[in-house]
Amino acid sequence: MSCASLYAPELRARGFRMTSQRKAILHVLHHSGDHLSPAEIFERARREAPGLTYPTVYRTLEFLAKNGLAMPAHIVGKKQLAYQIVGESHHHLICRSCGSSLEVGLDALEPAIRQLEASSGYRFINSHVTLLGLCPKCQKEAG
Amino acid sequence: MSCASLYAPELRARGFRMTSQRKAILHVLHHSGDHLSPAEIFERARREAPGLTYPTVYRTLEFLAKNGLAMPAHIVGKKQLAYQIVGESHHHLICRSCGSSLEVGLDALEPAIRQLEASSGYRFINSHVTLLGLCPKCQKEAG
DNA sequence: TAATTTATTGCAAAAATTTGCAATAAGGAA
DNA sequence: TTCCTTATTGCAAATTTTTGCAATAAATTA
Repeated sequence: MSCASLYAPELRARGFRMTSQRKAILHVLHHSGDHLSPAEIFERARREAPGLTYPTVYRTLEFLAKNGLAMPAHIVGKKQLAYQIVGESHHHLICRSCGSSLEVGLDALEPAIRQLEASSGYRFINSHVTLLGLCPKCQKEAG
Repeated sequence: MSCASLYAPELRARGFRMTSQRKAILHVLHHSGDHLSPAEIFERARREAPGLTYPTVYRTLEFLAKNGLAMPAHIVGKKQLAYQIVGESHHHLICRSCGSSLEVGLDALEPAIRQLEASSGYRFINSHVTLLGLCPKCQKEAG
């Protein structure tokens, strides 16, 4: 039984279908856990779903994002938009000069989000935070 | 004197040049204050810099992002990456079903960022937060 | 001001992403 | 299981974004 079956009931309940292409893409995202570009996702998912095409990859990623199963992130310095499975919130601190990045915890955000759910009426809020700064090394080089 | 001259010294100090194209694009971003797509930026900036081309728009936006003058944001539901001048941090709460969005304050984040500057050694940290949820209307429709 | 250096631009072509539409296949009903 | 409905896919073409390179022009020096 594939890990994708974890997601199937949620999709079906909303009237969507679990296809071999979606299974393959979810499988790749789920097991990587990291940010992956559409090209990386295409290459890996194609092993399980041979006929897979690029339009399907792009459409599936947008679909997963709309349904809260994946999160898109524009990583400064990389050209392509990258996607990541939604699990725990991952927050990134990125150097805008050299592009090096650091995974950071922002537990401070959690209470604020709960409060926001209460005040805004929105629910199931996922957060994606990108922090841009200058890393110590690049501060020195910049003088 | 154009608003772009506000940014010129900072660029020159780092060995970059203030060109008519950059002036035009900064002017557009500065006065809009909002997220704009490359196409919108191209159209508006072209009025002031007639020879402006698309490659220049894309390169300039990436350049501004790398240098902390603009922030890119992938707005779910929109196809294109959008850019916004860096001023106060703007944070967005977006409905992943209908795409409607809300500007939210996250002052709660500020202390955490200051603390992060201290612990990580990174400096000049700008934040960009995207929160995805379901708006009240779409919660009803989803049952 | 004129000359020099090189960051930046425009052009043309390449690559990535999106779209329309007919064909396919998932999931429910018979 | 077989049939039916329609969400989803693949294909081909359109559009958007990126890249290489020669030409241009910003800023510094003489």
